[in-house]
Amino acid sequence: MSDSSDLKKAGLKATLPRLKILSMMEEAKEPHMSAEGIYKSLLESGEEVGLATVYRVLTQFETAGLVIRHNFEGGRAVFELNQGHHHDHMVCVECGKVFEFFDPAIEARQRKIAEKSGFVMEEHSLYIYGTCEGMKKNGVCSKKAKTTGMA
Amino acid sequence: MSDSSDLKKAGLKATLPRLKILSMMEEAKEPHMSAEGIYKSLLESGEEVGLATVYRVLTQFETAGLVIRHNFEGGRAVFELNQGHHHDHMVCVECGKVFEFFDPAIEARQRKIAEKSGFVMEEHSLYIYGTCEGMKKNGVCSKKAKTTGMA
DNA sequence: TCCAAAATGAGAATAGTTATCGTTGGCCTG
DNA sequence: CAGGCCAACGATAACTATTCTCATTTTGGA
Repeated sequence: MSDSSDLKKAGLKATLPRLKILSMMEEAKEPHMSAEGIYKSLLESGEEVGLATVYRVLTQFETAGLVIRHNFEGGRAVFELNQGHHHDHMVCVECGKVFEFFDPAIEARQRKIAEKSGFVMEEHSLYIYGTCEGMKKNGVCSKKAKTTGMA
Repeated sequence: MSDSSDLKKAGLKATLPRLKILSMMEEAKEPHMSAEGIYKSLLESGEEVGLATVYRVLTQFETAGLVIRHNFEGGRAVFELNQGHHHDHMVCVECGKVFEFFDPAIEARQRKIAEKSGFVMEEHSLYIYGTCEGMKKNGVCSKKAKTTGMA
């Protein structure tokens, strides 16, 4: 179980649900999880946490800077622990896999563009959507594609 | 009213609702509109088009390449006419205003990054969120804060 | 003009998320 | 270490954006 001082430092009371959610995210193999996914994983581990609480806590974590929320296509939000180092994402539209990358040149250009138009940049989001290597090689990716055969 | 040949060329029957929606988007001063916003604008113009139809038609337009869908933060989707020239967006988190920009260097880097990881890029989305000039100067932007004023 | 196929409109249904509200529990005080 | 305040919790209702269903209407070709 995660240390309660992490929460305290973030200005949040160290409640049981918060600790459970935080440590579950730290231990999960998949770093990008939906609220629903976190909720279900907790249930499977025998941890009783309400779905509303998961949403509430994730929003608090986001505000506190502990996690980062990504709004993927289709209105799905996923969360990942804030590891301190910013990065962007490549998402496979076939299997849903998420790859991370960081490009200093792009970062610099973005700052410059914002600056040039008198914009105070707070954050940015960059997603590259496409099909990952597995798709190219085998016609399918690691997970399952849409079973319909048609794209 | 927009020309029905635009629709025909896109492989879509030239129905009344489609023509109305297309011409409304062409004439609107705000190029980034939500489905709801388009629906309401049509109502105000005395045009009777069902909300479901607006959603359906916008999705068809997107598939046909006539419009581009943007998934902004908070699960809000907005649409804009596809003017042919790709560009990215800066969104003011205070007033909701949307600015467009295009940076060849960023585009090139993205292609390179995808390529390097064996990714076949289909599309990408880049949004810079921040506060626009009006905010810095006057403490408020053109519109009002709080109400996520997206058409 | 006539007809089959496609599109529409109204409203029901769905998914994801947020709000409500009575109950529980963290943690500060003494 | 107990008492109590107030924030946090859980269950569920409500909400928002979008999609689905299906009876009715429209389109475009013969």
